[in-house]
Amino acid sequence: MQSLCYIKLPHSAFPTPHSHIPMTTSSATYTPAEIEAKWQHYWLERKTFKAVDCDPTRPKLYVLDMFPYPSGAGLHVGHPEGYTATDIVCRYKRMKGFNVLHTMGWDAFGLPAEQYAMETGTHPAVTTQKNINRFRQQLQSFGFSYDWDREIDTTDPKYYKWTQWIFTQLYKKGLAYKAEVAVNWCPALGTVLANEEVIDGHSERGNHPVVRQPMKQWMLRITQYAERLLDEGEALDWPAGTKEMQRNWIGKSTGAEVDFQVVGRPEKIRVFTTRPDTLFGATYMVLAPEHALVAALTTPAQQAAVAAYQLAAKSKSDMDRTEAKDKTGVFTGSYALNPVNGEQIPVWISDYVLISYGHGAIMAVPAHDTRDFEFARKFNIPIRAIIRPDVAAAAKAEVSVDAVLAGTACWTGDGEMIASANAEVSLNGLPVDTAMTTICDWLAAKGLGKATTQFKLRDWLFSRQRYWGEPFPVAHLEDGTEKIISDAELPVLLPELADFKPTGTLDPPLSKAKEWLAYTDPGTGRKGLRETNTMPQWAGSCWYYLRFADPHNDQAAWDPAKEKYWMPVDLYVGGAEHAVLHLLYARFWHKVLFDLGYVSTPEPFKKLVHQGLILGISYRDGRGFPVANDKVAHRDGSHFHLETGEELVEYPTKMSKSLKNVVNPDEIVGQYGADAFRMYEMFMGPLTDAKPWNTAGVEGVYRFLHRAWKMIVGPDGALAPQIQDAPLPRDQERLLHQTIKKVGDDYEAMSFNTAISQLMIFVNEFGKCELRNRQAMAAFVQLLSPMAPHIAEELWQRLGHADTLAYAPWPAYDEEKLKLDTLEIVVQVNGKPRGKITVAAGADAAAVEAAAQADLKVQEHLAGKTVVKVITVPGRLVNLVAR
RNA sequence: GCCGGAGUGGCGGAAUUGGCAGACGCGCUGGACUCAAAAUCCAGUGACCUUAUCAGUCGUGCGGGUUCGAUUCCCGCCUCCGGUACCA
Repeated sequence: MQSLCYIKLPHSAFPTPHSHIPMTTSSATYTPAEIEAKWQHYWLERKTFKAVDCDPTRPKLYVLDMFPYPSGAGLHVGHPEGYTATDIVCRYKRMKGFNVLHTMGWDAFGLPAEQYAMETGTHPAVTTQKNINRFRQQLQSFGFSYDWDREIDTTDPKYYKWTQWIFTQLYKKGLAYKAEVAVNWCPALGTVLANEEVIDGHSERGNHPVVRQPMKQWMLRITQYAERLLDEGEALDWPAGTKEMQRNWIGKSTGAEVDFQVVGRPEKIRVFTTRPDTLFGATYMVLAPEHALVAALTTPAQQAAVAAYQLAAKSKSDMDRTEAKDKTGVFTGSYALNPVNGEQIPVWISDYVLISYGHGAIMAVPAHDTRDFEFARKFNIPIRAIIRPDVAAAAKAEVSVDAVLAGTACWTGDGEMIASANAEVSLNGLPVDTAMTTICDWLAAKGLGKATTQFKLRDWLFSRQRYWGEPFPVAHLEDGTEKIISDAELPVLLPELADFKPTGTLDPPLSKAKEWLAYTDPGTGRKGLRETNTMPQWAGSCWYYLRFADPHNDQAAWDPAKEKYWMPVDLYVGGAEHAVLHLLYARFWHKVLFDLGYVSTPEPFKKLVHQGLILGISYRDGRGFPVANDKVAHRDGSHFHLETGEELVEYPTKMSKSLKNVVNPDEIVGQYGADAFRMYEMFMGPLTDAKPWNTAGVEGVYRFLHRAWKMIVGPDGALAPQIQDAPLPRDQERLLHQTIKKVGDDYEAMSFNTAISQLMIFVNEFGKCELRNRQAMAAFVQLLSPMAPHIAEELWQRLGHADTLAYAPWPAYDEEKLKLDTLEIVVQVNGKPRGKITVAAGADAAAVEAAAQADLKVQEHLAGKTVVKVITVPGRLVNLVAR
C-alpha cells in the first residue's frame, strides 16, 4: 500500500484567523471565567494541539486516555482525574520538543442508551448524539489539549465499518466461530440479559426469574493466543497488580491428562490434573453435571437422582454454584479403573466440577485436595493419604501428621510420597517434580495419558442480543451456508428501527428489521438473511487507539505509515476496572492484526497507569449506618444528623446518588475555574491512590493561583512593578533552578502533587521579593502551564510573548546553581539529633567532625562519655557514638 | 479463602540509597486591615512535660529483629480498600 502520509507545517506557520473573543485582556484581577474562555477559543480556533503525522524532525509521543461512555449523567469528578494527568504530560512533553498525539472519542454503543431509549421512546442515536455533545463541551471546558480533529465515535458508520472489517479478518483467520452457549434468558421480560443485569438469578429490572438458555453465539478464539498474551505481557511497563490479574485470568496450569476406563463399558473418562503424582490417592471421580458421558454412565437405579440433580444445576447460575458452601453430588452407579493400580473407583456428578474447565471431569484425591476432602467426608468415600506431610510444615499449619495418614485431615503441602507404587513404577520417596515426570513418562508409555497444559481463559462470547451495537458482517444464505460480507459491501449499516424492544422470543431485536434482514449477494445473486446478533461494547474499544492515528481514512482502517509512526501508545491512563477485560481483549485483537501484518508492534500499550478512585465524603451514625449528605448539618467542624441531632462520623466512600455525595465538576469549574479544578485534582495526592474529594481543598489552590497572578500582574493590570531585568540574587536563583528541576522531574514521574508544592514554595518566596526577574517569572509560568494552562497562557502573553506558550522550549536548570555555599549539618549523639553546625560546602570530613565535637550542645551530651565511633554522611549529618 | 494495594498530626498528604519525620495545602488559634464582615496579609499549630524560654521525653497500625541510626530493610500479627471466586 502506498503511504498517504505527508508532512504538514506546524500550525504557527499559518496566519491566524479572526476571533470573536478579545485576544488581549487587561483586567487587574484574576478572572478565570474570562481568561479560560479566551484561551480555549484560541486553542480550538488555531488548532494549537494538532498532531502532525509522520513528522521526522521531532520524537513522537502517543498519550491515550481511556475514552468515556457518554452517559446521560455527564462527567463526574473521576473522569477528569486521569484526563488531567495525561494532559499535563502532553503539555509538558510538547515543550520538551515532542510531537504529541493526544485524542478523545466516544465509546458510544452499549446498553444504557438502549435502556434509556426504551424508557423514554427516544432513539439511542439521538440520546447518544446529545450526550456526546455534552461530554465534548464539558471536556473542552477543562482546557484539555486534544487534537479535536481526530475525535471518533464508535457508533459512526465510518468508524464501525472498520470494526466490522476487523471482524472479517478474525473470521477469515478462523478465530470467529459459532457455538451453543448458555445465555441469561428472562422469559418474563422476553429478552436475553447481560451478566451485570442478573442479580441472584433474577433480572435487575423487575426481579423476574432468569434461566440459562443454550443459544447459538459468536465466539472469538482468544484461547489460541493465551500463551502469547501471557508471555508477551511480562515485559510491559504496567502496574504489577494488573499484570498479575491478567496472568490469573489467563490461568495457565501444567499437569497431565489421564484416561480412566469405565468398568464394563467402552467409554473412557479423560481428566486434567495438575497433580498426576497423586494418582495413587485417587479414590473416586467426579463429572460435571453437564458432562456428555453422564447419561451413558448412569445406572437405572440412579437415573431419577441424577436427572433431578442435573435439572437443579441447570437452573443455577455460575455465581449461585460457587456461592454454595456445602458440597452436593449424586453417584452415577458406574465405576472407573484407576490406571495406576487397577482399582475400581466410583464415578459421581457434582457441580463443584465445572464443564468449562479442563475436560469437565476430575480424578478426586481427597487426602490432598480440600474440595475433594470435603466431598469425600460428606459422602463417606475412602480417603487415602499418599503424601506423608513434612513434619515442620505440618506443625506450622497446625495439621496433625497422624490425622492425615489416617485420612481424617487434608494435607495439600509438601511431604514424602508413600503408598504410590505398582509393579512397574514407584513414586515412593520421590520429590514432587521428579514424581510428576516419572508418572507422566509411565502414563505416556502405556498410552494412558500425557503431560499437558490448561488455561482458565475461555473463548470470548462475542455476540449480544441487542439493538445498539455493531451488526455482524455475516449473512446466512438459503443454501445453509454462511457468508462473510465482502469489504466492498461494508459497512453493514445498523437499520434505523423505530421499535427495537425485545421480540419476546430468543430472536434479537434486529430480526424486526424485515427489509434490512433480506440479503442478496451482489456477486452471485444468492439470497439469505443477515445475522441479527450485534457485537458487544468491547468491540469498538478494542481498536480505537489505532484509528486515532488516522481517523478519517475511508480507504483503510488506518494508513500503515501513520500506524508505524504513532504506535505503540506510549502512555495509557485509565481505571483499574478495565485491568482484565478491555486490556486483554484489545491486546488479543492487536496480536491478530500484528500477525496479519496490519500493525507494526506486538503490543499496543507500552506503559499503563491506573488513576485512583476519587471518593466522596460521607457520614455515618453511631451504629455505623450511612446518612445521606442532605441530612447532615455542620457546626464547629462537627457533623450532626439534621433530624435526630446525633453526632456523625465523617468517612470517605465511593460517590453515589443515594448518599448524595457526588461532586459535579461543572459547579467547581463555574466557581473556581478549570485551572483550580485541574490543580486540585492533582494536588489531592498521588495519581494512583484513592483519595477523598474535599471542595474546601480547591480553595487552597485557587488562592495559590491568585497569588501567582499577583506575583506577575500589578494592581493596575500592567506587569507588577517589581518585575525587572536585574539579575537574580543568589538565593532566588537557587530557588528558581531547584524549582525547574523539581517540577520537571515530578512531571516525568507523574508526581503532580509534589510539583504543585514546589510551585507554591516558589510563589511564597518570590511574592515577597521586591525584585522579580522577568526571566524567572517567564520560567515559572512555563512550569505552571501544564497544570494550569489558561492562567499560564494569559500571564505569558502579559509578559510580552505574542505566541502560545504551548511549544515554548522547556526551561533548563543549571546543576551548579543548585549548590549551596554553606551546609547545615545535623549532629547526632548515639543516633539522636543534638545540634546543628554550619560548614562550608567543600569542607572535608575531618573538619566537619571537629566542628561537630566543638558544638556546645553536643558537648553537653558527650559529657562523661568517650566517642568510640564517628559516622559522617557528607553534606547531611555526623553521628557521634559515645559510651 | 486467594491475589493485589495501603495504614504517617484534627484532615489530604511529603520525606532521593537506611540519615533532622510532618514539606505543601486544608482546618484551627492569635494578630493586622475594616464602622463591621468577607477577602487579603502576618504569626503560630504532632503529643506530653515545663509558668514560659532553653531544654527534655514520646511519636509514622501493633509486637519483635537487624543497624551508630528504621516511615524506609527482615520476621510475625491487626485493620481498611480493590480484584477474584470450587479452574482440578
